[in-house]
Amino acid sequence: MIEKEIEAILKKALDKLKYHLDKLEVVVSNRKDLCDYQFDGCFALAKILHKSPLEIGENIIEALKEEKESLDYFQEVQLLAPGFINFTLTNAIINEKLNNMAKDEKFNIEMPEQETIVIDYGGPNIAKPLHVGHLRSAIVGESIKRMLKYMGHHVIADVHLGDYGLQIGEVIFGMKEKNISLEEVTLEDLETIYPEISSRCKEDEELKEKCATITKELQEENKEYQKYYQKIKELSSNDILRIYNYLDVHFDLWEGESNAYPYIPKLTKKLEEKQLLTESNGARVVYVNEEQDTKELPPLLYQKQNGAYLYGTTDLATILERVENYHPDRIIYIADSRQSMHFETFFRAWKKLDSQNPKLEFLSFGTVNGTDGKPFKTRAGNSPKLDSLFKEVKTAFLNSNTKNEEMKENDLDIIVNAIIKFADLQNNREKDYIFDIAKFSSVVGKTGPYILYTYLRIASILKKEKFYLENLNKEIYDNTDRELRLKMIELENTLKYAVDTRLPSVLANYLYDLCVNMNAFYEKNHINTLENKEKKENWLFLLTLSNRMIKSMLELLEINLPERM
RNA sequence: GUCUUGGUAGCUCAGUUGGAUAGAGCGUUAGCCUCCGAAGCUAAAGGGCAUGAGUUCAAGUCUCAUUCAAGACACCA
Repeated sequence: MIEKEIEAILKKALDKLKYHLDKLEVVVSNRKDLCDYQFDGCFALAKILHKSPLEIGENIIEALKEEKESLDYFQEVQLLAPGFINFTLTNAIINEKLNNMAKDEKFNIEMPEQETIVIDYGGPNIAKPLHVGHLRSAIVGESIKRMLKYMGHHVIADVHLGDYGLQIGEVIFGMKEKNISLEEVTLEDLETIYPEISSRCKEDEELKEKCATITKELQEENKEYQKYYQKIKELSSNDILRIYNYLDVHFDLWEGESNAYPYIPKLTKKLEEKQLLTESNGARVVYVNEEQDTKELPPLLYQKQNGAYLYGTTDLATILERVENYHPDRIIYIADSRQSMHFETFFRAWKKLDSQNPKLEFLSFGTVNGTDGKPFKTRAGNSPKLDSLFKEVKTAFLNSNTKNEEMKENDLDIIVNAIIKFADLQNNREKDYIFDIAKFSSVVGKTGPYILYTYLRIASILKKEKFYLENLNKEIYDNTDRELRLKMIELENTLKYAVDTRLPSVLANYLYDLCVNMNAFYEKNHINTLENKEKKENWLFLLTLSNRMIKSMLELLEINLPERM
């Protein structure tokens, strides 16, 4: 990484001066008009050494001149008040970076130490249709999964269905009440039964109790209820699978709460051995408060008064199952930020059982709100189903240009995906955001189609022209060219940051910036009419590489490329 | 009530862990197709980052208070 290399040179200079900094950091310049990379450490040194930052800066610049790599790396090193050291790179070093990137399938990015990671996202409940609230977990999770895989980790994705909780008891009750047989039941039945019974349960304690008993008996493997359960699960998961396929979201495991049940006895035994289970109001709980706590954290509810288990229990038991089957170093959960307290409690409960392994990580995402700032709802009061979202986006895209009607169905679906995903992924994962269908249907500006369009128009140049260059020469030909090349060498740092922070938005925004640079270059320079063969070949080399980058990074954002648009 | 987030241009959002002149898109205004794909490009107007205090050489970024908004707070997930 270029930053690390500059830091190494700087370190040598500082060592000679006997200057020491705990955090020696060179970063991309925020004043591109002044330099390419900057070093702000003079201020920190000034404090330690009780000298002025400018004096220190001058010393550093003098010392840098004596480092022989300086000539290779820096076209200019400048000290600017009040104490910034500004580096402008030589064309040679920029091009060397790009040559190295071009030679490697993964752009010469340094890979971290490999871990085995289980990533748990999606998390739909069976018997409820997928609505817009399920979009983020799927899209964000898939992207994080792909980034981790790209960085060489062994990643196992689990959809982790909510398939053994109270909602199943409610649906079974509803089916029986309405005399809907197992042979005849349809997906539509499930989708109407659940909301009805669920809302009736909120009013009617007795009914709720009945459903809770069914749930408990199901968990105890009541034969009849098991049959219902199997049927509900089959119908529902097929539909969930269909939608995830449309989104190009894929899981290695289709497990759920139900898979954790065989591990509950073992879990109970472990908890009992450590004396972590406590009786409280007829239920069994695990207290998770710690000494240094300033706030009260409710205990993890392990087993209800009626004997049924809850999601805290299955979440713990699932860890046992995963440890046994996959030996993960780390488990990553991706869920709505409203569940953060649940995760805190159950992480603590796990810590009390086994303080070290695997590492548990909760990644929250914000709620999807409507234009009124409240959770997204249709007029009927429900969250809109994902199917209707896809349809709406597709219609909007078709209406945006009459030529679009001639597009292949497959390309249309790719574009619908690009629109939705890029609109979602460019937002910071942790914040709530406003879902505006107008924005999600837009095809101009900072959108998925912009990225696809950039790729395709460059690709159409590359199709017409050939080049035989193995390496870029030492030239950079103009401003748009230089800015593009500098943006390209930022890839490694950006991707690393995106992965470390688990923020696909970092990557999405970088990709957009890269495309802006490519478009500026494209408008200014007309490659096909170029007489200068050397220049032409260098530029074709450059564009081939940048298009490869777009393609790879789009894959990490789970966006595919259409043949044409 | 306690706790957790968040408040950045008219709207929707970035802002790499404290640095030099706060960035985009949409919308508005003015330009650019006899030239590789105008779903594009160029330029202009438009915030001083909810408010107030503090820490620091340096604060949108850290601390505290106030305010507004959303959310969570044991037998749903």
